Amino acid sequence: MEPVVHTLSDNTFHITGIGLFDCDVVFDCGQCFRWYKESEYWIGISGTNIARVMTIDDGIEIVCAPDALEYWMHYLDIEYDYISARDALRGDSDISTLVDISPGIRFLNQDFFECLISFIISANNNIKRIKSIIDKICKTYGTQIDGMYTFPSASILAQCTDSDLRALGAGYRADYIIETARLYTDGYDYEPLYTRDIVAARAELTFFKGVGKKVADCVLLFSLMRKDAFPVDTWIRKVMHDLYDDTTLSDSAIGQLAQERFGANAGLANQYLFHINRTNLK
DNA sequence: TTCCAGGGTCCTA
DNA sequence: TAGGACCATGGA
Repeated sequence: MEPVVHTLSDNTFHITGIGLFDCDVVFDCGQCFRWYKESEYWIGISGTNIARVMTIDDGIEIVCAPDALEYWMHYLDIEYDYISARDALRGDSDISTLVDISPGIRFLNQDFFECLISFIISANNNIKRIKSIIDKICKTYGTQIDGMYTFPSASILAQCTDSDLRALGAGYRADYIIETARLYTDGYDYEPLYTRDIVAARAELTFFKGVGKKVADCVLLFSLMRKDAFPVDTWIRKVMHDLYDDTTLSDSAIGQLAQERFGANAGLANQYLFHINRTNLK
């Protein structure tokens, strides 16, 4: 089934034929930190584009500038066949029930640099506080557009001092943000990461300061469409230890087991395990 | 007061 | 290569 775009007005579109897109889950499951809900719409900004998104039958309603629709189609990962991916996961006895509990989980293709910095901030942190720190950084160093703030450019963050970012709550991650921004502005090209072997892609990202295997996998999964990535955080570690009845499994071993078991759908399996357990929906 | 959070770095054995 | 101390901060 192919996505179908219905134009309702000059800035309102319905996209159908994509199965369930559960906005309440997609925008609040820990993959992004800057979307908020107002009435029935979720509102977000990426680059200089602003969109309002709402779940409808078999798809979404999106309100945005008409020339930004293609941008948002990519950002919202409309072209990916989640219906087939979910069907594949239903063949796994431990995941099948989770798919039915929350079938509308999907991924976003976020801006690479924003995603990279956001997950550096996520290290040993909680989602509420991550959102707070990113919000302060955007309000301090971003540009205001229609009441919202852009994510600051790498060149702006590269000029910050350690104390600048510590004052916004970044703590010891301030230096990681600055060093990563400086390296990025030197001319980093992330395009090869779309197709590179997952192990090599992960290793390359860990070259950035403050980026380990877990953060690298988050960036690959949440901004570069790498659905074979499997981030291992504290929640996933607990779930996998429980699943395999082995609390001695290392993070590397967990990642290896996930790759072998879920393959190209490892990321989606990861998100089901993370979301269902974190929100205690079992 | 202690533990914990979508962990990473650095040092040591 | 593996394990452990340390790192900021605020909510539970």
